[in-house]
Amino acid sequence: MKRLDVKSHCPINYALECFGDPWSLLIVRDIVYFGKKTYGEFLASEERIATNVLANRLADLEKKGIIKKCPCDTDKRKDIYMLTERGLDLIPLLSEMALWGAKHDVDTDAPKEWVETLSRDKEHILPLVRTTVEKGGAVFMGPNSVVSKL
Amino acid sequence: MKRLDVKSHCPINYALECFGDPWSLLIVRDIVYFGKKTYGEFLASEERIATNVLANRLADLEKKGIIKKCPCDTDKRKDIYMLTERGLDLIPLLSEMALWGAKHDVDTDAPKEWVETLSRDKEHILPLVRTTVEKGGAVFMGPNSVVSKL
DNA sequence: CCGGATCCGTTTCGATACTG
DNA sequence: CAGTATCGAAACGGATCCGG
Repeated sequence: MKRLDVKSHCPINYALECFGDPWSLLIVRDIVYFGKKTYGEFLASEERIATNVLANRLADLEKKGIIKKCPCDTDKRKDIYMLTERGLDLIPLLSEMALWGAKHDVDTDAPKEWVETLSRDKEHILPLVRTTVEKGGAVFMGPNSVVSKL
Repeated sequence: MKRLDVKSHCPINYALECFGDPWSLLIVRDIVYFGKKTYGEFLASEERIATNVLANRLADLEKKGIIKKCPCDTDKRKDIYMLTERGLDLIPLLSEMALWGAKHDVDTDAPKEWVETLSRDKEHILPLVRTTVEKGGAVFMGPNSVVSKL
């Protein structure tokens, strides 16, 4: 994206450069909200990302230092993708996207309780999300999901 | 973007649907941070958006209820684009993008003072940004800029 | 002049098929 | 299962033209 090679002093530009495409944030979403970790799991998302596009975006995100790829220790064929520190720092941004969507998407079916809790108590919830995701958990899915602890 | 026509219960999807392209958020950024208001001002951005692309995105954003177009009262030839309530509600999201970028973009030149103040005191700054933008001001530019009031 | 609309060459993107 | 190759579709950039 050479568009933003021009330097400008607006601080949001770097985020735009990283996420001004439809797919990159989708992968981060899958990790944070649904605990997905492997190529195959990302591929199974509802949005039907194409195989080459997924491979591209995973490589991009890794190159940008947002995710890291580690060999899976239980299954040698698989790779595990996890958020780096830089990726974990995106959680507040994802949360604001979620709150905005929950408020303005007319036919949202976001869990009301989650949205209300999040907007009321960010200081408490965001660190909880972060530690959960760090350990391989997710917001909505799994036995250690954030929503199950509310 | 039919990709997200599939309904899913993840609350960030709507924001992704609205802003998963390189240009839409750029226009909102120009309004919030630089106080731009007219077609010509948006066109003059560093990123050199093409005329047809800009016209498309302005129409899209208006259709989504994020901006509204009003005739300019001082110059009958021009139109003024302003954020709607829905658009103003994007300010927290933009702020998180800014904070993330300021932290992780290696060669950012974001105003350090602004970033620190924002991260320390969101509860105070975000409403200030909102009222400023509502009145036609901006974060960085103009006599009533937010940074001039810190 | 300002705000677009239209056309067109080029690039990028993405769906599918295929491979190690 | 994790990707690559191919190829058609879509988006983009740039120039130009037009109405007010």
